[in-house]
Amino acid sequence: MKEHSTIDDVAAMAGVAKSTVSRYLNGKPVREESARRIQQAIDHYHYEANVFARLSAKQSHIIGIILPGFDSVTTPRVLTAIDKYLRAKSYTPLFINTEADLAYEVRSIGSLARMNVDGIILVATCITPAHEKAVAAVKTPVVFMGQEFASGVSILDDNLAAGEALGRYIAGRGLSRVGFLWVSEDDIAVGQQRKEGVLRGLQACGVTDVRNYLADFTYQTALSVARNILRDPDRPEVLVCATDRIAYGVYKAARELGLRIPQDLSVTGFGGYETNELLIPPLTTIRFDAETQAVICAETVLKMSRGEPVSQKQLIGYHFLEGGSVR
Amino acid sequence: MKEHSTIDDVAAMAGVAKSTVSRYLNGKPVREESARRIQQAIDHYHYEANVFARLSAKQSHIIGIILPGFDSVTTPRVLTAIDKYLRAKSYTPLFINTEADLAYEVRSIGSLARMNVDGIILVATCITPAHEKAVAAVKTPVVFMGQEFASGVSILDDNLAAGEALGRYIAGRGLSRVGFLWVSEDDIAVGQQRKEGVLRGLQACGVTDVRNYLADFTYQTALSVARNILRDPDRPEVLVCATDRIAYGVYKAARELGLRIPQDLSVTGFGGYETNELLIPPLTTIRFDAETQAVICAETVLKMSRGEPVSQKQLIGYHFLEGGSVR
DNA sequence: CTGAAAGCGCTTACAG
DNA sequence: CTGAAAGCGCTTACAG
Repeated sequence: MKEHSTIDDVAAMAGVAKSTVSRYLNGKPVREESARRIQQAIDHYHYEANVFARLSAKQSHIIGIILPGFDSVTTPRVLTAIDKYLRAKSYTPLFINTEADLAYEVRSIGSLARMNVDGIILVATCITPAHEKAVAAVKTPVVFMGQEFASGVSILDDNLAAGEALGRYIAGRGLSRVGFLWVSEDDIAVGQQRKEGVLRGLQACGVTDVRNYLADFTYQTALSVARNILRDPDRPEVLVCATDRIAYGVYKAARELGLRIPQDLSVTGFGGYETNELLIPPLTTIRFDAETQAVICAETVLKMSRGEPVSQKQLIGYHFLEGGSVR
Repeated sequence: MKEHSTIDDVAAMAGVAKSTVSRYLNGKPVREESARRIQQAIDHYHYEANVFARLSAKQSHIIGIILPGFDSVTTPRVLTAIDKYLRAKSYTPLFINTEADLAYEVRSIGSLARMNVDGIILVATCITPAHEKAVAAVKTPVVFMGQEFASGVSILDDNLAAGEALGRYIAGRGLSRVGFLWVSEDDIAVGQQRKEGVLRGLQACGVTDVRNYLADFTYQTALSVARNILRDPDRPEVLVCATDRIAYGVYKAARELGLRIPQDLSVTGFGGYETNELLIPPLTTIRFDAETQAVICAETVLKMSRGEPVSQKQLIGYHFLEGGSVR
């Protein structure tokens, strides 16, 4: 005896051809009497179709999601939201973790296309010409999340607007000596646009004394860079950090050196992590709505798979969260 | 022209049968000359096999991972480690997110088996009779992670030993009025065994004044329960929390009420989250090695899929992290 | 509305 | 070592 029942078992029990069962499963018209018998057989066998056996189907009902890692503050929220949305539409999500390996990311586009997925969501950190080539080479729709994809569809945080709001706020508090604790410009969305936004906001209010410090996305690097910055008596009045995590490094370094936030040093972040409320004082930061972004990505990729028109570029709004970390 | 090259294209170009290509791909003996020509064709087409087309293969080289959600402190670390291990062995991980829906969890065991996966790792929160039935009904090996599975293979934290160590430490600091801020006993590993361990440690040192308070895994609940506890002047000297997140709630409530940690109140956690170093004072807690657990799970399920013998139960060690939250 | 047949891309005995 | 054929579980034109 086979371990699992197949469409043949159901067909045999219902007394119809398996093609009829297939039609029934896919919501195509079937005589009422057949439907009844098929459903009976399905119930009897606890039958459920093997999603991966639809090799010759036009639609696989599978969406591939390429991500640079599971380990970040927003990724789990994004994945949860995408997963939920897709399952509600009876699509199966297929996650590919690239561990931020760009070459693997590019290859995954091809692999997923070959697996006949109906669409791909790529959570991007950096879009290279190789990405563009890979996307152009497949007919599978691809949406980029988090970074702008010039020759295709992308859904991203409105970093420019959010940064500008933050820049105006900082200037509005009378702070004029500003330090940017930022990530590399390789990251367009965060490394360039987010910073550009803050700069615009500052400049609009006449603040031009700006210094730049390079960090990366890790807490450790932020901590050690912050230590150096803060030891300098001529340090900036406010450290604008590219992410909350970087701001955490500043908090720690400030504490080590006996500097009080915000009296001796102001700090801001980007992220709006839940853990912020544990900080003393709470961090002033910008929060992007990851869930909305995720849902829009999923929605958009499904639309594309049906050939419906979609916007080239969609921007997700932000929330300004005023903590107590700016004097 | 087809969009993707298939095994037929490669076979044609190499001038061999596709069965020969298949053998080559699967590392079975092939004449050197054939191998050379096949590899050439593969390179030419950038061919890569479609993992999901191996419907009639004995081994699919796919491992299913059933998890209750992406959103927890340890899950991303666990997923990253499993993913990495499996890919290194050229297995494809297939993640099923159940959002803690036990019925869906049970059904997923069947779905994955039907998809012909070589093994299943189930990140468990609660094992029901339905789980046991589902596992018994499939020949696919299943390992449970995080909860003990009496009738099968499980890999879990050594909560009993870790709890005991913490209990002895607390008693050793001279604290005698203890409060447990815990989660429901529905969770055997955390709700029962972890607490049992602490109790043993305390009792071994003569501490018996113990009160119990019920919370859950969320920060919000912990916060509101902690507020009530701490308002009582007759409150415990130390709050032993089932997780770090719960301890965070206590920190917050203590701050609101003007209680100093550890002078006015001692607190401990379980978890060893990275964010702990931001707390003032750092939290005294127990850390389990999620990466080790993940790797052992993956290793074990692969062994089982090869029919090799494995232990029924494997316990992961712990690290005691002394912070400054115990007087 | 339905069945027989061919096909999706791969693997697996079975001869040779 | 290799090829022709059958098969995995499903879907899809194509007749009827």
